[in-house]
Amino acid sequence: MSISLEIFGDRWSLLIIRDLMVRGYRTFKEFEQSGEGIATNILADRLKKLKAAGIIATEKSKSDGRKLNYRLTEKGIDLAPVLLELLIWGARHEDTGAPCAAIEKMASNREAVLAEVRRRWQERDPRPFLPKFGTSNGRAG
Amino acid sequence: MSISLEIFGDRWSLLIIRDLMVRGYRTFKEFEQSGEGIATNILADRLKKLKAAGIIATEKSKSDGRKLNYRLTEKGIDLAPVLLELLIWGARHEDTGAPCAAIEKMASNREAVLAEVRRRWQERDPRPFLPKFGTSNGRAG
DNA sequence: TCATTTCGCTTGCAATATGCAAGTTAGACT
DNA sequence: AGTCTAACTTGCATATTGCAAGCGAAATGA
Repeated sequence: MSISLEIFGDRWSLLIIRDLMVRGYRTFKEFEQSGEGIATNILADRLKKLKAAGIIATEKSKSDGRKLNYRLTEKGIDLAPVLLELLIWGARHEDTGAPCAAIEKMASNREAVLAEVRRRWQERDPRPFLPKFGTSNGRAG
Repeated sequence: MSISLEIFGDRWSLLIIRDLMVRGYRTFKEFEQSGEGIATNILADRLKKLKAAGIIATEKSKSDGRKLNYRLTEKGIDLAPVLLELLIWGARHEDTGAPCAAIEKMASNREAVLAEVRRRWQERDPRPFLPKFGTSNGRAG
């Protein structure tokens, strides 16, 4: 487990993975403007490290040559259970701004939720699975 | 979720929680000597922050007045599913040194494993639930 | 075509966090 | 009383982070 924490044992990596997984983010710009307030140099660094760890991969956008699309690998999407448990824990124990009832529903439908997340990943379904649960401080979800 | 990562979004906090949860660690000294190589000032800082976040609590040892026993709170033990999923992910995708067969067994017995972990916490069963899966670099498990 | 904008970064630098070694205090142990 | 041990704290060098600005290539607009 400590080797895992060397990969995403920081404040940003798991947020990037979550944004890829359930918010439908694809590009550098989207992460940058996600409201979490990550600095661009750190973002670039984390994307590089996640790629080196085989958790995400890149492909050039066909419609816009400037854009790089980031995407979770299989190894990356396999983090879905971790993220889901973290989401549930946060909703139960922290004031996340997320609607607890909705999260509890997910908690009692774990397998279905995970199956749906994976299905969307496989089919490249671009719709966000979760909204941003916006709070005033913009850090929930 | 990002508020959760402000609490344990670093390399050490989740390891401390894991050591409390499944390795039966109780004291400062035990964490310090766990082989992960955490510096004492950082350890003190993380214990303070985890306590402030309500994830761990302290009580003075009755047998030895110098010792402080650290213990997970209910909020802390509720992180068990997160840790379990992380353990499973690591065993599947990283070279952790943990015996994959044993971990896969846990993966298919999720609820029983979690119930047992919680039971031991409630009953203050001091036996470690997991061994240290020692590898040469001493960072697996 | 040529200026302007957008995208995905990189650079410089100040602030913060981390790691290492040594020191301190209170409570055992002999 | 003297030594030892547990749980920290302190000082300081190094590493990581955050902030603002800049940069090159590709797109967009006139």
